[in-house]
Amino acid sequence: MSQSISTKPPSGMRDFLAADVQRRRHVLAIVQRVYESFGFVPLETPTIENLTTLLGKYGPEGDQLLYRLLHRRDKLRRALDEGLQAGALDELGLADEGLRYDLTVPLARVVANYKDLPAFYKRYQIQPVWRADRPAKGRFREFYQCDVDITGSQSMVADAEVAGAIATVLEQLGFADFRILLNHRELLRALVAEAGIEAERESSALIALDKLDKIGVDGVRKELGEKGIAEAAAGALFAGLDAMREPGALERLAAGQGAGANGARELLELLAAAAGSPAGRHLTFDPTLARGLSYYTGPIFEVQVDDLAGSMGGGGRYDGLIGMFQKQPVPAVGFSLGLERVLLVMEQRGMFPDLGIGPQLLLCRMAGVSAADAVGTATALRAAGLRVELFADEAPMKKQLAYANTLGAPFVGILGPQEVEQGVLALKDLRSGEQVAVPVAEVAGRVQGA
RNA sequence: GUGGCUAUAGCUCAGUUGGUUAGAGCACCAGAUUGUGGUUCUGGGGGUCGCGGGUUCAAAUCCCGUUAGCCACCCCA
Repeated sequence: MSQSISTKPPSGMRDFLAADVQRRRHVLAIVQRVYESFGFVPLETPTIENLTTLLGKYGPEGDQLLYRLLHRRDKLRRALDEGLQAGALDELGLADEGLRYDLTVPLARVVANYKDLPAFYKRYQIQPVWRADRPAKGRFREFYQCDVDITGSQSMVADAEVAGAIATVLEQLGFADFRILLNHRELLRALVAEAGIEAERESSALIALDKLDKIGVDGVRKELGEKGIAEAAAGALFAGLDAMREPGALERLAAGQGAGANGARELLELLAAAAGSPAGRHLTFDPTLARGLSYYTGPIFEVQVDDLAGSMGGGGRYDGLIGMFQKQPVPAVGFSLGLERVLLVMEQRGMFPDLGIGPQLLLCRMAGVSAADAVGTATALRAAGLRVELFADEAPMKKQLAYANTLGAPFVGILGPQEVEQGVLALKDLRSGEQVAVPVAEVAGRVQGA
């Protein structure tokens, strides 16, 4: 009976055992330290948000992937009864809450809700988010995002700062080879419009364009055709793209009066500001970069490394999002790092330093030693700064030592009647096998010095 | 959402053209004289071969279905 219950976590979600947790904490500690060094302050928001907060912010694809929470008890029964009578059940009748899909929309809600926040609110947020997606390598249904955002500023310095924070984190983690791809929503819009593509086909054209480096010109051409975009328009799109790739293209565009002039000027400002930060050497203008989330309005970013199919992070400017929660629009820009993507690449590349886990010393108790003496010795060793595990059961010495091996503890301290009497501990180095009697007060120094 | 692959012990897998009580390594437990591990030796527990149906004298093995997982796309962090 009980055997038929699956003991695996739900699809796309994971348990983290000690070694996993240590690696995650190692990365998170660096992320947090760097974010705080940039002056960002922490924020945590609820796991659950109202569906009215979440819906309509991410585009149709995003709405699809939202986890919804079904009404409970009476509310559900009433909704079903009424729905069946009316002949239709609409979505908000069944659910009015959902799991957080990202950290940006909750931030926008918070900014609109607390009017006394600083004019330039720089917050960081490290929390899990949920997407009802099909899991794959590096893609989970529950995953952590590490966001930094600045609200209230239209300056490209803000954009450069969030990119700088991300670049600093990655460099401090040991990455040297990442690229921060950069583009601008207005440039994309101008590109598509000038190619003569209808406004309603804009997003599908951009999605096709985004795949250029993967499926090539012919592949994109084919996909554009399938989306109902005329061959002439596709040709014009590629021509515009080629022009954008030429050296000095951004400068020429910025100098002109065309549709993309403002976007080009902003990118140049951003690049100029970032020249003073670690982001400078990683930022790469990529006119094909599109990004799916619909709330972006200005510069957009994506972090790439060669050995990861997806991105390690992404972000951009979203000057319209907070205005969806209040009358007054507030400009904002942010960047998000995907913790598990970072971990995946670090694991593949063996980038983790030796992260000490578990006890440094296993205290073994022999027959004839009181529990109080054993606990007291462990307490003294801990007070001296050691990580100490006390073998709880009464067991033969060989069993206790074998257990120390499975723990990976470098030392055991053996406490027998003799040792108690003399106020010492038989300290054994498990790697060398050497064993010496050491006064309890000196054990910590010995172990830490080893 | 599309395509492909896999499913046998806690883990990694073997199982020959269908043929008797389904195996190995690792892990776990117990012993090899009573304060001492890692190596070695011996023994032990643990599987209705993902689930359901079919073919057959006989199915882990062949067929169909189903579920789960993995990989590549799509999309994303």
